[in-house]
Amino acid sequence: MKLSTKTRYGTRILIELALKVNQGAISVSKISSNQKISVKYLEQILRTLRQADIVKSVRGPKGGHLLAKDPGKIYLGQIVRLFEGQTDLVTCVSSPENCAMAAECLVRNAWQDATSILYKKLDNISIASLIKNSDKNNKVAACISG
Amino acid sequence: MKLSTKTRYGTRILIELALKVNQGAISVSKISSNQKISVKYLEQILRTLRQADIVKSVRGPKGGHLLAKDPGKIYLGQIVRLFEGQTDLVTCVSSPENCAMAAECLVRNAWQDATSILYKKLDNISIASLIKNSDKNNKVAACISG
DNA sequence: AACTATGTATACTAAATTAGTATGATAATT
DNA sequence: AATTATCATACTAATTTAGTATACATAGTT
Repeated sequence: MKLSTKTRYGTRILIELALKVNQGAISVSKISSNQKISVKYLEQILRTLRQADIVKSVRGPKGGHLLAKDPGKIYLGQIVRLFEGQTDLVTCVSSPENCAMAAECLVRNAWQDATSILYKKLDNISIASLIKNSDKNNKVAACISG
Repeated sequence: MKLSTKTRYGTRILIELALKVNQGAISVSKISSNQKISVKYLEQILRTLRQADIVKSVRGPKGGHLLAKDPGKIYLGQIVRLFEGQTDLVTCVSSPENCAMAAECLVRNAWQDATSILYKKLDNISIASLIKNSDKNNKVAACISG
């Protein structure tokens, strides 16, 4: 029940890109040193984000990554689904023949309800709103810099 | 983001015990064959449930396990917390010195909000309510029998 | 055209977690 | 005392997550 590093790193990356939205493409190596994430691992995460059209990339010298959409339209729900994969929980509901124990399915229905409430909340929190909150609390400068 | 087998098995066990609440102690071997869970693994799960005072046990011949409390007062939230351990998510909020990146903490605050919504829901679903729903839908008999 | 700084893709390895097994004890009933 | 059950700990196996390595593609610069 805890978030994977990919989800957490992915979110941090998006926050960094959102803060630097008017600085053009940000290189992987810069993000790597700012976020203390290895270049190669970062590339994997960025690829996932790019394939989901959350981020776009520019190749060659002076290349890098930038947001593909308004940070007000990127929601934690999307990021979590992207990296955690919600499908596992659904299979039992959509295809009950996999479920030897109907009693367990009942619990899964309940779990499903709870999950949808969780995602409803996450789908309401945008990257932009996180940044706005950080402005209020003076929390950004010390961390994402460079 | 998916539930461990211990959480799922634990819930199934509690449902079985709730359904047989007037049949005295149910032996591990019976639960094992009904639920298709190995005796030894089951014992671990039952020990956790017993230490949390959700279940009580009777030793010796004719011994077994029974609910230690009203199935209407056993909630999924408690079971999930017991087996998943929610603490990991909280440490960063309660002790910010562990958190090198304040930006991530911001996200964790948001995650925390979402988590509390999830548990609020789970804390509202009792074992008794699951059984009531199963009665309505004729879902029990085929699965938890014997 | 060659060079170099960048991103892209896949395959592999290591660490951590989860799931399950094995062994041996303890307690209570008959 | 024998039997039938739970209790506790240690170990092993499988899976997942996290991270590394290698090779390649692209675009700008000289």
